[in-house]
Amino acid sequence: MSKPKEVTIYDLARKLNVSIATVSRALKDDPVVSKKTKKKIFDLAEEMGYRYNHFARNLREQRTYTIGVIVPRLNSYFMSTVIAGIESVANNEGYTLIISQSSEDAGKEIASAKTMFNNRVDGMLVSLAYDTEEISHFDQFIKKNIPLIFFDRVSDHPECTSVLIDNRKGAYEATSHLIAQGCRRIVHLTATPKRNVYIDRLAGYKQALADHQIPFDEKYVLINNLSQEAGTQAAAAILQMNPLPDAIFAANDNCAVGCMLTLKKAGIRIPQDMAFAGFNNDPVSTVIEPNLTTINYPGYKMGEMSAASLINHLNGVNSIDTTNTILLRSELIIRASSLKTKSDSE
Amino acid sequence: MSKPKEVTIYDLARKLNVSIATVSRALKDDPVVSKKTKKKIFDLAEEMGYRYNHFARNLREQRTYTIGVIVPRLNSYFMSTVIAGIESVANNEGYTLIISQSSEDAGKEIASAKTMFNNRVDGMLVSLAYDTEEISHFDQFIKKNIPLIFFDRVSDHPECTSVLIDNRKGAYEATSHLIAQGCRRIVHLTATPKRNVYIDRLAGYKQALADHQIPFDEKYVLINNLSQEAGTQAAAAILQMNPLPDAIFAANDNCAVGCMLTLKKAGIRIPQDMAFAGFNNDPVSTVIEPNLTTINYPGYKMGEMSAASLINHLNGVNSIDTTNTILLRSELIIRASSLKTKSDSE
DNA sequence: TGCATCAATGTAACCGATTACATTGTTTTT
DNA sequence: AAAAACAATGTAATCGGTTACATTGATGCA
Repeated sequence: MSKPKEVTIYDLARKLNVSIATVSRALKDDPVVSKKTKKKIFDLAEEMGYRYNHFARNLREQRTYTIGVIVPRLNSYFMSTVIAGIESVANNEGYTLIISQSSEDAGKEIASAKTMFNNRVDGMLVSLAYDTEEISHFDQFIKKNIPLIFFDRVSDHPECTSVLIDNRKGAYEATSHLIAQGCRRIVHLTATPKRNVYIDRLAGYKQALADHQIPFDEKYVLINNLSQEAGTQAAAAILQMNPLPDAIFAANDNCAVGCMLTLKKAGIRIPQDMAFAGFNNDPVSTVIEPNLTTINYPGYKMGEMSAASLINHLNGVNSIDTTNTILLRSELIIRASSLKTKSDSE
Repeated sequence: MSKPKEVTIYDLARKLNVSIATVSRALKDDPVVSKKTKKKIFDLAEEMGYRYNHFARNLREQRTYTIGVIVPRLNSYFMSTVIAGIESVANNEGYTLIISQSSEDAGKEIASAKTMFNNRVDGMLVSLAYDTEEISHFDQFIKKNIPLIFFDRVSDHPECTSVLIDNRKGAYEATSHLIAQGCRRIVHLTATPKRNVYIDRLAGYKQALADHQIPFDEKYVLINNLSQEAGTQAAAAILQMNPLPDAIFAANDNCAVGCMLTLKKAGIRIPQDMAFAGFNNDPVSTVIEPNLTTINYPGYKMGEMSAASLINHLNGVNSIDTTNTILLRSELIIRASSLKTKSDSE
């Protein structure tokens, strides 16, 4: 009773006096089956409440129609937007997702990779954890020819496509903008330089300084985990500097916000005393006062692109091998937190 | 070459001169197999890189070990936290998730339900969209004895367990707190009264008014979609009121924040002119100035509880039928936005 | 009329597990 | 010593599709 038996192609075949092969072909709209037969079969399937059994197909085809997704965290605005993009494409194409979060921990990332491997995903979409040092845990996929695409937090692997933005350029623009506002002592808040996004943003920052004849000072680079809490702690360190910096460029908005709040409490006026820029265009950037200047980049689209190029590859439509990197556009959004010139702080 | 053949229990059995039945039993640690044989089998499986094939099992067992999850949106802090909780339990128990978002649209919710049904999920976890009027699209699950659990945005269905907080109590506490601060003209921002959460929060609001001999005024209830943008628009409406209200209680933090920002720009002092309370304890509530008083409730735990009770039911451990509602604890967090008495607005 | 061609359908092996039931060999009981 | 009980393992059917290859009957063409 708890298992009312399912209708199968055998049941349909029996009722219509045709073979299961014909039913199977009809259901996938194979042109070799006559229109008349197809219609009979479709109608009966509908009537009897037939449900396709993916497992039988997967078992036979040796595919799972499943994509593994590993992200650092689910509960960030950016990541959940990316996932929404992935989901829409995958759903449309009949793929199922297994989503897992590493919580920024290499160990969990390794464990997740193993789980996904054992679940026989057809392909992988990965954004790396903060502290992942090496990526040999993905070799098992490469060896089995399971395509792997990195997005946002990527790793330069010869076999893998990456979907990301030009982080260096974004950081360059943000820093240049701060310089254009008259800032010279610019602190950069970022995470450990293991991930491309932080390496590149740092490089963009340095490049902007160099191009404007501002000497780079190691002391102005503060490394933390970019949480809001870490921003608070960074603020304390910043207040110890002498002279005080005149701008802060944080590698994400959360950290910028934590830092700003604390500095404001300490009596620093923003942007007059210190200008601020972040990265990501998190919704919080329009809540903080003054609103935060930041780099906007398209999470939803990044998810769509990643999923689409993976699935194209799986379907053999479009060889991934030709495109090794997909760059999406990013843009500087200037808000009050960095506008020293006309300081209408809202 | 793109498909290096997989190792199966047949390969293991052949190499060790035992039957596949023994291998199958050994791999699931069946006590009927001798320790010695088990060890041989485990070792060889490891050595040959054997991977368990879920599809063969699922086909045979007529289960999918898959749980369907439908949420209104993925990119809210609360929901992604809930999903993280669901994911941790499901992962642990060997279940896979299919996650889909309705984008607050009943049509998409219906489509998702159909997809999940056709994917033969073993069970469902659902949080309803804003505009879902009736839930007959879930009848197909009930009919097939597929357990269905609602969380947060629930529906009172005799066959389904619900996991949620006492929204009425939360709203009652928030409103009572505002009253205790001396407020009498309290606006309530909420969504259409189709979802329990908004009905109950409104009821709690009314109850608090009644218990303090404050007449309820229909005009003070503003209905919108609770986005930040909607909060902005609500602020405009509020500014037209005469006399101005002296407090705002919003049914979520986002909307509260949008409203606060706009009112502040219009010169309203918070909390002196208007006190504020929200709902959810979204991270944004500690970014807005003054920090937002709100109701905190445990998203991660809600996810864990929902998943655990679904899986227990699937495993026959613990009949869901006995518990029809699981209530989680919520708490009022008082912050500067509502503290009129000692108005140290930070 | 006879043969090639083709459209439509059928046959049966296969994918890799699970498990009821059968079989074997060993130990215990009487 | 024979029977009963039991531990360990084996046999074979089953889950529901896919698809290479085979078959059937109709049509085209010389």
